[in-house]
Parts: sequence; C-alpha cells; structure tokens
Amino acid sequence: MVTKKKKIKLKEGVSEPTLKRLPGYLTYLKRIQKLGHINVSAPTIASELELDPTQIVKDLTVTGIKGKPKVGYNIAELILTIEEYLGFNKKNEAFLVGAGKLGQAILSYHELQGFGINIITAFDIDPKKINTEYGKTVILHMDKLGDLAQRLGVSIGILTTPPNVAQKTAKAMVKSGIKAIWNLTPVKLKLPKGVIVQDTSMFANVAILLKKFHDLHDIKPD
Amino acid sequence: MVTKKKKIKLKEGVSEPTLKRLPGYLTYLKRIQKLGHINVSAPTIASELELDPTQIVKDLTVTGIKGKPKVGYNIAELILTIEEYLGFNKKNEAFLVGAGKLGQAILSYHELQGFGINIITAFDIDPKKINTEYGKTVILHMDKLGDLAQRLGVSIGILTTPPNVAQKTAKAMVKSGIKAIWNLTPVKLKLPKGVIVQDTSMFANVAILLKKFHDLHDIKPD
DNA sequence: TAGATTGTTAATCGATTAACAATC
DNA sequence: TAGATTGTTAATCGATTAACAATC
Repeated sequence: MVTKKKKIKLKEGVSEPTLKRLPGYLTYLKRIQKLGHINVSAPTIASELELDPTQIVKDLTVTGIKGKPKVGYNIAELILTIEEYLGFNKKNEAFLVGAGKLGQAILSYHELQGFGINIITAFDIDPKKINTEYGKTVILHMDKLGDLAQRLGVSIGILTTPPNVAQKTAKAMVKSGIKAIWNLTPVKLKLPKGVIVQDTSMFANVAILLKKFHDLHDIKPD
Repeated sequence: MVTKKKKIKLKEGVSEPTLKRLPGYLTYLKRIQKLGHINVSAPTIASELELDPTQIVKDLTVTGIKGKPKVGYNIAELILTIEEYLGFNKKNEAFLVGAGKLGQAILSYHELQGFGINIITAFDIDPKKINTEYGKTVILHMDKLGDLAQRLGVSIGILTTPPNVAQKTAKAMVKSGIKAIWNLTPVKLKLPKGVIVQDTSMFANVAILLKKFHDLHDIKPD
C-alpha cells in the first residue's frame, strides 16, 4: 500500500489558499482574453491582482501548466488547464435547497455556470413556491429530494435555508444521498464523516471590513 | 509619536483569521443563549465548532473578555464584548449599489442587522427599478449617490453590480465619498490608496468544494 | 483541596516570500 | 547574446497548536 487515506483533505500538497486564488485568476484571464491578449506572465498577473509573482507561479504549477521563460503562459491554454484542474469542466449537477432570496440569487447568478455547476432543481417547503419556476429551474417540495437525488444521481447540494432549519435540512440531504454540501448558512453543520461540507459565511468578511473601517476612522483621543 | 501609521492593516496583532472566526462564535453563542445556557467554556465552543480550544481562548482574548477558570465565559457578556469589539454596535450605515438578485438577497438578509449594518438606500441604473421599494429600502438612481452620501454622511458601500461595471461603479462610489467597500463582485478593484476594500468572492469556496469532491469520488484506476 | 479551565509563552507547522539556476 | 521569466529549493514569516503556570 503506497497511498495513505486521510480524512477529506486535499490531495498531495495543494493548499486551500491556492485553491481559493485560482478562480480569481480565471476571472482575470477571461477578461484579458476578451481584450485580445494571447500570453500573460506571472509578474503581470501579480501586479494586476496585487499578489506576489512567485505565488502566481507556484499556484499555477499545481495545475500542470507549462509556461515559457520570457513569454509567460498562453492564456487560452491556462484557462482550460485551471478549469480542468478545478473540475469545472465536469458535470457538476447540483440541487439547491432553500429557495429564499439568497437561493434565488444563487439560481440567477450565471457566473456559477463558469464553475461547471448546473443546478438541476431547487427545493423548498413553502407551498407558494412549490411547482413554480424560477428562471428555468423548477422548485419542488423537499419530499421529492430523496427520490430525485437517487434517480438523477445528483450528489452536490447547495444549502440556502434559514439558519434555524439548516441542520435539520442538511441531515435530510445527506440521508437522500447528497455527498457534498455548499453551506451558505452561518450554522456549523454536524454531519456524518465522509460528507464534504464547505462553509461560506459571506458575513465573516463583513467583520473584517467593519473592524478596519472603525480602526481607521474612530481615532480615539489618547 | 508613539504609534506608527501603517497602510490599512488591522491594529496591533489582530489576525484576519481571528476576525473571521468571531462572527461564527457569535452565531453559536446566540443559539445556546436562547437555549438557556449562562456560561460556556472554550473547550465546549471548540468541540461544537470543531476548532482548537486554545485557539478559542486566544481569539477571545483580543476582545478583552475575562473568563473564569473552571467555569468559562458568561455568554451574555461574551456576546456583547465581541459585538463591541467588532464594531457591530456602531451605527454602520451603508449604501447598496446594484439592486440585482444578489443585491436583493443582501437587502433582505436580516442577519446583516446583527452586524449593525443598516442599509439606508439602494442604487441602480435600471429605470424599472428606480423609485421602487424593496422591502423597506428605496432604490434610487446612481445619480443621487454622491449627493446623498454627502448629506447623510454614509461612507460604507456594498457593491453588488454585474462584474462588467464593477470597476466603474466602485470608482464613482469613492468619488462620492465612500471610504469602505464590501465588494461582492469577482472583480479586483483598482481604487485610490486609503479606500478599504473587502473582497468576498462567494465562489472561491466552490472551487474547494468541487476539488475535494472530485478528488474523493473520481478515483482513477492506476 | 483537586481539577478543570483560563491565559500566556514556547514550539510547531504551513504558507508566503526570497534566492537562484535553467531556459527561451 | 542578454535579459526577463519560469520553476524549484531555501529562508522567512505568521498562524496554529502545545506546554504550563495561575486560578477559581
């Protein structure tokens, strides 16, 4: 046996910070590609994104892309390589659970398609929402989740319920066969080991913003 | 002169990771407070949130809270202390710019009030949205932003426009007197030094989720 | 008192940054 | 060729974790 099985860590030496930066590179690369650029160097990306050039090079290395000294990277190739590396070109079919405002925002956020994420169906328990369509996505009752997950083989779930039902809902999702949950609620979910949970508290960042703001502007007289 | 002025870094040794964890503590503390608990210890918080006990203690130390050995922290006091420390009890009046789906989600996300953030007015350029109300928030034309920011003394802005107009819009916000921007677009903004920008790319986290998911489930035959 | 927990200081771990050789 | 840039290895920096004394 040569490979040890760890919990749900990332494979061999790919750091989360690196992974978080890659989508930002994509956004930038697509923009300059549209502008007609063909190649781009790490120092250029770095100065645009206010990062360290070495960091860019290192980050890109993990994707397997090969650059040319003095020239940089081919933009088209780089985009494809990053997308491939991150799995954006895979069929990432997902269910969205909780069709409130945030859920609706996610449903209509076309940028998600750039991640290969394809929201098949949304679920809710509000009778007023059931069987309505949001954009091109139908909203079904939570009851149907288990059956549909099974039949369609969907195993990615996006959790956008109110906080007070988040835990309960997540549990039901897992029971229905969901294996990876993008958790947009501020609740820390307790789920069986083996289920991948990615917490995205939009509001953690607000704390930083406010702190910086007040530290800078509320200068107390000594 | 005893205090050196740095760029827009956080004051004396408060790390961003710590700041990002504090709102999570708040969410948890409020929940157990509602359950009737009076005190809570760092090890308890740690096991609930799957963090290291020492890390909790250290994080809480920065807020100035005092705990009792063997007992822990008084929950009510702890909540107030964290909120005070983060500036959540200040009058954090903000403008929201870009009243699309994501903007609307933010407008209707009541959790934001827990951060002391009070969205005064929303702005857009879509004639169909101008002068309509969303919840209790009026949507005005961007034209009015400068004047209102001045008159109301609002200096926090929430940027939720489409990516392609994000840079332009942010520039206009700064010109109108906005000093801190919560940037919910995936675009890296170029703004004058001194303006605080907090990027929140909801989607950076999706990259991690997908990567973990595919690493775990797409086992390639050797 | 005994023992769990706080709060601080030291050690470890990992990510970022620097240095530098290879190369186009 | 000269020089900018890649790609890798080493050094630094900062955050997390461990150790431990103080204390209720």
